[in-house]
Amino acid sequence: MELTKQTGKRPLVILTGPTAVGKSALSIALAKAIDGEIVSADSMQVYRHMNIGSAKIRPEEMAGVPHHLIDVLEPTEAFNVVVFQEMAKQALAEIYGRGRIPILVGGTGFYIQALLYDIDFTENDEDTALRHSLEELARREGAEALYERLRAVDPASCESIHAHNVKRVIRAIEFYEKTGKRISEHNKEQRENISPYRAAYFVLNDEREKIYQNIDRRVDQMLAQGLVEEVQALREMGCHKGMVSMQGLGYKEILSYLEGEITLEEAVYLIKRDTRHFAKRQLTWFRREKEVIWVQKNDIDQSSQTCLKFMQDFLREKQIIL
RNA sequence: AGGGGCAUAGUUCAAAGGUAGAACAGUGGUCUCCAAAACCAUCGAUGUGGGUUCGAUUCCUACUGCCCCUG
Repeated sequence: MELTKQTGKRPLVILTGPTAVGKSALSIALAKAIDGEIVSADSMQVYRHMNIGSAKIRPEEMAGVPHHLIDVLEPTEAFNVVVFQEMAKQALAEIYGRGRIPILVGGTGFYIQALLYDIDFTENDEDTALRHSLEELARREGAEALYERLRAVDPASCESIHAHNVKRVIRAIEFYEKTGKRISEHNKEQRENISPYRAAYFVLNDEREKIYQNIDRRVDQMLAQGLVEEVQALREMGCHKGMVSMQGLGYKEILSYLEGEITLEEAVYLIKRDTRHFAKRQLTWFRREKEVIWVQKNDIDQSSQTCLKFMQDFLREKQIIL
């Protein structure tokens, strides 16, 4: 315990969990309790004008708790883990400067990992020309041909990447071409990173069935709140399917509807289904992360009070907060 | 009530007198710059009772349920 304090690591509280489990509400209570500021780890809430579909917390719900990385990009701008990492580090520096505690809240496990273990992505910039030419190769000659190309330079990567997963095969080839190093080796190194933070990684969870019910209900609410109109407005702003922002759940499907490709009923079905799949994948991710602290929601008692107390006790006991 | 039709996986559909395929859902997993993305794996069914037959889930029959038409 003393040791962690002496290492001089800074505190970082993480609150995540599958979509629609109730992270936002709990995060506000937690921030108030420990005098924290919230940093969003969410790949869609960074975008302005995307409020309903991204289930973004409304200003009045923030209850005076400062939020970072929400509404900071236009939907036309690209966002990815590297941008996230930079912006999040910046936000943390500011929060520490104020002597407060950052609480990372959001459902994008990959982003959380990137920040928590300070994973190094900076060895090369993305090279869109190279990516496009590799995509072209996959289209013309097939995924297998692309895969063979990877095998030639980095056979170890072929062990862990499936041939059909063109996106990641491309990234692995790209990494080698740009750096002369194998991504399999790079990843192996990065996996050994020790977090520079004195962190508590809370994962809020609930019964699967309840999460799914929440998702269905929330999607219906989004429609009632005007999701279609929101997407229509984005469309009029020039947003289209190719954009990262328009790959968000609820956005791509409504866009298809507005373009006459599917009915509204089909769009709603797809949003619900794909959001369920997403929640499931999130859980798979968190299960695999080491050192996570599961916070089980239990609706028999007044859940948020119980969860809050559990987290506070944990933070004090482990001296994350002093 | 009378006539007709249909009963196959959670759902929508295949197939066949010799032990049933798929899609979607569900479940598990991968993930180190598109991650709300991309990808992999897997569970699971012939409504019930008789009969014909070497053998039926398939043919016959009764029952049950659902749908359509008539009244």
